[in-house]
Amino acid sequence: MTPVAKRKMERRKTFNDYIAKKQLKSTKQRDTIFNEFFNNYMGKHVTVEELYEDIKQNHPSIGFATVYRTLKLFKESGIASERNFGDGKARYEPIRSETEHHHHMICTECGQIVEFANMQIESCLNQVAKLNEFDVANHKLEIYGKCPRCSEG
Amino acid sequence: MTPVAKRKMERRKTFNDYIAKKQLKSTKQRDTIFNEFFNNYMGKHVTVEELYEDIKQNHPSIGFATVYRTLKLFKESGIASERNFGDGKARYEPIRSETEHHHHMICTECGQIVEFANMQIESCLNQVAKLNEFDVANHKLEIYGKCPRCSEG
DNA sequence: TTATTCTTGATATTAAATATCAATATTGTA
DNA sequence: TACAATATTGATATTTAATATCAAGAATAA
Repeated sequence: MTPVAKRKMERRKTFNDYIAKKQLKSTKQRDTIFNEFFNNYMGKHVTVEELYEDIKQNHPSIGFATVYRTLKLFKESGIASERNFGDGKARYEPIRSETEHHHHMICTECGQIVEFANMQIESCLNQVAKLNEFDVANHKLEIYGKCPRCSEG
Repeated sequence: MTPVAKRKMERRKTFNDYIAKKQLKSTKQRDTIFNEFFNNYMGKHVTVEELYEDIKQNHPSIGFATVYRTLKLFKESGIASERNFGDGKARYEPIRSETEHHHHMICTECGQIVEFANMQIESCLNQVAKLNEFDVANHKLEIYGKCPRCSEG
């Protein structure tokens, strides 16, 4: 099995567990949305609207509200994270691993997004939280600026 | 002069310079909003609505749209920063110093916000940006979790 | 199969952000 | 000071994303 496939399977299990724990039901729509999201949007940052438009191609009967609610469910269950890059639209991203946190550099000119991870930042963060006796659930770090191409001019 | 008053004066100069550079006009409304914002909201995170309601007390003729536009102007001119803590409302905060960046820990239970600054994180950030040849304009870091009081239960 | 409970899709509602526009204020210049 | 040019204001309308509503339909457990 490829690493990607394995990852997807792990997320599937997490999601199924969540469904079971919360006494929710598993449905065809949720399956479809899960597959679309994890097959095509790993490492991407998709809006509800975008995912809905995409899914509509092959599954015209799935409604916007279902996509919206399902992405929220993905987030609640811990298999997706919600991002907000300042354009007023929530974006969702499949979570790659339980432990690895990564962050984003966003070009304010062209919108390009570069991901990065940095162990040292993570450990500083946790130290700060510990000092304040804060029980960390998650965190986000965003750097706004100009990418190499846009800062040339 | 108190440090607070000095800070306010510096921001005023920055704002006036911006106004001049962009060929905008200085108005009584902008003065009023500037004073209210810098006198009463240093270290706070105020929404447009909140600031508008506050200002209305003593200046009932100032409209919501003006407060909204003026806060945007403060942000553009670099004397205020916009924050978004996930409740769907933009919040504005007077900038304390040109150089010091601080960040936020937000309690997801009670909404309490703890500010912190960390030199090491700043330097890591700049290093990462440098590696990617990113020209940093600003950045934000938010930690979500439970404050000591809320994590007791 | 049935009863229960959850989900779905269409649509309506809400709320924040932003656009519009006529009336008014500010600014530079004579 | 008066004038012309330009920006601002306040009220209101519009847009848009997020969310609520609800009847009909689907999943689940007994």
